[in-house]
Amino acid sequence: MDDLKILEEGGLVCGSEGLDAQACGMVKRGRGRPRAFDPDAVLEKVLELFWERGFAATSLDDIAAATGVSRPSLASAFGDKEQLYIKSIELYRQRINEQLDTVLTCKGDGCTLLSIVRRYFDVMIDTYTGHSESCLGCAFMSTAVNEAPRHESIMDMVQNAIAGFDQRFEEFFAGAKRYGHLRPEADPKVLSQMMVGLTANIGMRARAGASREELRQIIADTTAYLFS
Amino acid sequence: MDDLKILEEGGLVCGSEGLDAQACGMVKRGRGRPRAFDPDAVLEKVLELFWERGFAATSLDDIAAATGVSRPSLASAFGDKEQLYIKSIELYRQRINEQLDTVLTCKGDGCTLLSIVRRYFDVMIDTYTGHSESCLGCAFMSTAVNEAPRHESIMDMVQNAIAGFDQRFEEFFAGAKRYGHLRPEADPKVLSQMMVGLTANIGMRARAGASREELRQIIADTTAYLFS
DNA sequence: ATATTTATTTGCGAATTCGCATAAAAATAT
DNA sequence: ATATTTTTATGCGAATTCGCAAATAAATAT
Repeated sequence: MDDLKILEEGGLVCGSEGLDAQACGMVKRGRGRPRAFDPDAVLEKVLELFWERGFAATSLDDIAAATGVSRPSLASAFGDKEQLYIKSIELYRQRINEQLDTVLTCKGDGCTLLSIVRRYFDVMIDTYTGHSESCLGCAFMSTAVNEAPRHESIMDMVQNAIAGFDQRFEEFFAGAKRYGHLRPEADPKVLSQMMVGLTANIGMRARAGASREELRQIIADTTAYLFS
Repeated sequence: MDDLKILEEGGLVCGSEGLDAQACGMVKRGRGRPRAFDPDAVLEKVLELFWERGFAATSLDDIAAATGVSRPSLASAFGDKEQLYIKSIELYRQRINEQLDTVLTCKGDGCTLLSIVRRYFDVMIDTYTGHSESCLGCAFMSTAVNEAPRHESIMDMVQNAIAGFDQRFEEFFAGAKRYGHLRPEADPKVLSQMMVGLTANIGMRARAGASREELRQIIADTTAYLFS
């Protein structure tokens, strides 16, 4: 009684925002009463809450209040609290991955290794300092990693995500090395660890209230040292 | 009705472990009934719990059960949950600072910059992978930083601690530079950020289940790259 | 001995928190 | 129109969680 919403999962969901069924075209709606909310929009809001307050400190009542969706509806759409958390963090992960793809790809030839790396950190700093009132930092490092040891499913997700980031960075530097943008003695694995380290550093500091400028300064100095 | 236990705070507390008042020598005990527990030992256990589970996911009942001290006694000795948390984390901070002092001080002349840095990371890796069942990581990064945005007192403590660590590393590298152990173009501030970054990196990975060996490998590679 | 002081024990009370169960509502199928 | 299906709304119940207050216990001071 849980995995029968295949048609909507893929995308192209009819939100409740003015669009009625007809306008949505191809979407063959199933039998019963239609959702009164857009799952993606709700998940967005859920991520926001978990990101700000962490997993344990965010109650389903908080979420229900903030989204306007009742607890039972949340449960039937997303499962229990842990599953809801994981789905919202997967959204975060997915977004970061997309940004990584965009940013670590050299299009045009004005881009040096240093400029690409800095573009990456610009994006991360924006993400970490966000538009929220409170200090955000990294939703992974600050909330998911914290909970991982006590929740197997979160642990799996976190390990998976870390491995994914490692791989992405390693591929990036391996590519850079192939094209001669890197000193031959430089090891992609090592540089990848440096990137993760710097990212973790600013993520932590952002959640501890550091300003954009402070973070940018740290990144300017450290990346200059590492990549020029 | 809170700060009247000056005599005990300094140290030299008569625990409940067999030692009776007489054996304790100089400790002039105040008027009322003596404590049945050793506050330092309790705080140690409290730190362990908060470290493993995080602030929000650890209840005072958990703590009372694990320490054998009732909730009201905990409250009268340490204040409310937030104060208790801060006191336990201050214990953690203090311990790390002591280890930092020990490890970043060059005694004897067999020590290169690289060897000192590696000794530091050996200690941190031991701390982060601990002797506990669960994956620990860094109590600061993983639990305190997570809670900081929603608790002013925790935020203050975290900012203070970060500033302290920064300063210590900077002084260390400034000293190393003065004595010619560092290339003249190397900036103590930058190297300090690198250290914090690497520390954050292994702290995160440790809580996500990375093994000692994995962490040691990362540190071996990255410190070789940075400091040799 | 008695009073005073401080800690501990016990237990209440109010608020949260979460899963679940039941009834009402809104769509489609026949 | 009626039945079927799915979602929503409402609310209960059990367990947690935390602060607090009253009664008891163990020490010292006089």
